[in-house]
Amino acid sequence: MAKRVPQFWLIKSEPNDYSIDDLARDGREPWDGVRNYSARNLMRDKMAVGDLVLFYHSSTKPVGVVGIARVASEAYADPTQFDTRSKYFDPKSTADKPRWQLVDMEFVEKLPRMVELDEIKADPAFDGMVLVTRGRLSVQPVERSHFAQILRLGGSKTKVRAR
DNA sequence: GCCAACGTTGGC
DNA sequence: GCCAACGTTGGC
Repeated sequence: MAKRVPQFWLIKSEPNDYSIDDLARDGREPWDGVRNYSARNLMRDKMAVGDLVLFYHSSTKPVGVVGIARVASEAYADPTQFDTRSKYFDPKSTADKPRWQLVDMEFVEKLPRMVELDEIKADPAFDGMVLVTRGRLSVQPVERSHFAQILRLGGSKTKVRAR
């Protein structure tokens, strides 16, 4: 089998809901509640264990990248879609044909310094980044160079694997 | 398969 | 709280 090139991602979370500190405490967390087909497809088809992920805080002040996570599992059915008491319950989803998939995320690092959206927008190094152009996706791909630049600005100690 | 209506996201 | 952008739904 051909060796896969590592890929890079960004996930959003409202810190009131689930923050980087929550992930630091939990260590590992099923990334449930994603109810957007393109986001699901990325998790199901494109992510692989070991891929690095930027952790972004949305709907807060200020917004921006606050940490690094790592994909820690293959995709599997999101259990919240079957839970009638969950706000993520989906009546159209069945055990045979689950509609929503997720992966587990594992804590890697909280950035020494948050990288704010303002900075990202202002820096030409980030031209073309999905976060800037089609910002609403809650799971999105990140180019290697953009990922590396975030790590630099955030003072990260995380090492990006060589190709 | 089009597209209008509607719902959600998320920055400001 | 506003509203623009965008995704989803459903009638035709």
